[in-house]
Amino acid sequence: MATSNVVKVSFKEQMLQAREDAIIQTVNRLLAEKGFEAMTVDEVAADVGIAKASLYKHFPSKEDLAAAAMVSVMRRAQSFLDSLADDLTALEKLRQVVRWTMGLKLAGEMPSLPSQNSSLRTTLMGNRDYMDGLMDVSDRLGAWIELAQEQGLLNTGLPAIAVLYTLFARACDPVLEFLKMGDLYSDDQIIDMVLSTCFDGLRKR
Amino acid sequence: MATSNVVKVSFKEQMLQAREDAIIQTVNRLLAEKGFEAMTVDEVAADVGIAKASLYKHFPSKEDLAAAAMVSVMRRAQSFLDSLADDLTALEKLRQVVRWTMGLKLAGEMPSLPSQNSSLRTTLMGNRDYMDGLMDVSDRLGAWIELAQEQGLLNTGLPAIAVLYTLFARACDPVLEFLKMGDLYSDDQIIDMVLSTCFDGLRKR
DNA sequence: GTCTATAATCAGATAGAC
DNA sequence: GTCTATCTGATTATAGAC
Repeated sequence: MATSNVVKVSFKEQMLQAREDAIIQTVNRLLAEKGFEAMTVDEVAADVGIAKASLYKHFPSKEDLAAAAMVSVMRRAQSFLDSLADDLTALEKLRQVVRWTMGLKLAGEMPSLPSQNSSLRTTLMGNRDYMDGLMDVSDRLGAWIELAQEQGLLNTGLPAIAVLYTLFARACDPVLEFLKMGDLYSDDQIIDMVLSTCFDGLRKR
Repeated sequence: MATSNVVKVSFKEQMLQAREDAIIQTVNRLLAEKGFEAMTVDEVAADVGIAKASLYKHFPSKEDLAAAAMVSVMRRAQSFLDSLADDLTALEKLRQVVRWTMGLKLAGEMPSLPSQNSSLRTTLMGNRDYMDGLMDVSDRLGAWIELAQEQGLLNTGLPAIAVLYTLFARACDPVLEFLKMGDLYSDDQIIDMVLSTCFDGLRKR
C-alpha cells in the first residue's frame, strides 16, 4: 500500500511537472515571438492544448506565467555559466556568454521583456527564484569583468556596471532580428558581427 | 471680403495645426514612457485636454496617432542631419548623430517602437512620410558609413548595413535607462559611456 | 470639430460541474 | 485538475446632438 501510494503520487507529480514544462516552453516561445503584452493567455492555452482555466490552476496570473518562463531561462543561463571551461580567460568567458545569449535569441527562445512594462516588472522583482538567479549571474559576470579589466583585456575606462548592462543588452538587441530579416547572413555570421561590434567597436582598430 | 476670408481660414488652420502639434507631443512622450501597447487613447485625450472622439477626427486610429509621432521625430532627425557642419569627418558626423539620438531618448522624447509589434509596423510601412524619411536618413548615414570605411576610420570587416543597424539601435538601447535608474551618472556621462562602447568596443584598445 | 454617451470587442480571471 | 460557460473591466472606436 505504502509503496503503491508513493509510486502513484510520484507519477502524478511527474505528469504535472511535464505539463508545466510544456506550458513554460510555449510561453517562452510566444514571449520571444510577440512580447508580453501581445501574448494572450487564450493563445497559450490553445497552444498547450488545455483549457484556459486549467492554466490558472498552475499559475495565478499572466505575469506569473511569464515570470516562470524567465526563471527557466535564468536557470539555463546558470547552467551555461557552470559549463564554461576553467582554462578560458575571463574575457573569453564573457564572449562565450554573449554568444550563447544571442544564439538563444536567434533561435526564438529568449523571452523579450519590454523594459518599460510595469506589471511584469513588479511581479519579476517579487519573484525570489528570478531575483536570486539574476543576482547570481550578475555576480559571476561581474567578477569576470573586473578580472578582465585587471588583466588589461577590457576597457578600464568603463565602470563594471556599464559593461555588465552592455552585455545583458545583447539579449534583446534588435540588430539581430534586423539582420536576420535581411536574409543575407547566417545566424553564425550575424552573431559574429554583433559580437565584433560589441567587443571591438565600430571604429577601425 | 476675400482677404478677410483668407485670414480667417489661415487662423483656423493655424489653431488646428497647433492642436495637432500638442497631440503629437503628448503621444510622443507617452510612447517614450510606456510604449505603444501600454499607451491608451483615453490617456492621450485626457492629457491633451480634449475628448477622445475629437482625437479620432484628427487621426483615424491609434496606429496613425503613433505613426504621426514617429514622422515628427523623423523630421527632427532630418533637420539635425542638415545642421551638421560640413567640415566634420564622416565618422564624427556619425558620432554626433548617435549622441543626438541618445540625448533624445534620455530626455524622454524618443518613442519606443517594439520591433515585434505588427499592427503598428504595418501602419508605419504604409505611411509614405515615415518611409520617405527613413529612406532619406538611411541613405545619408549609409553614405557617411561607406566614406568612413574608405577613409579607414571605421571597421571595414563589417557590412555597412550592420553598422547602420547598430547605430539605429542606440535609439532604443536599454543600457541608457538602466544606467539612468542607478542614478550614479549624469546624462552626459551616460551618453559618453555608451558612445564609447558603441564606437570603441568593450575590449581594451 | 467638439462634446457626451455608448457600442463593440477583446482579454484576464473565475464559477461551478465533473 | 480539467473542462465549459461566464463575468468583469478595460480599450478602441463611433453615433449623434450642438
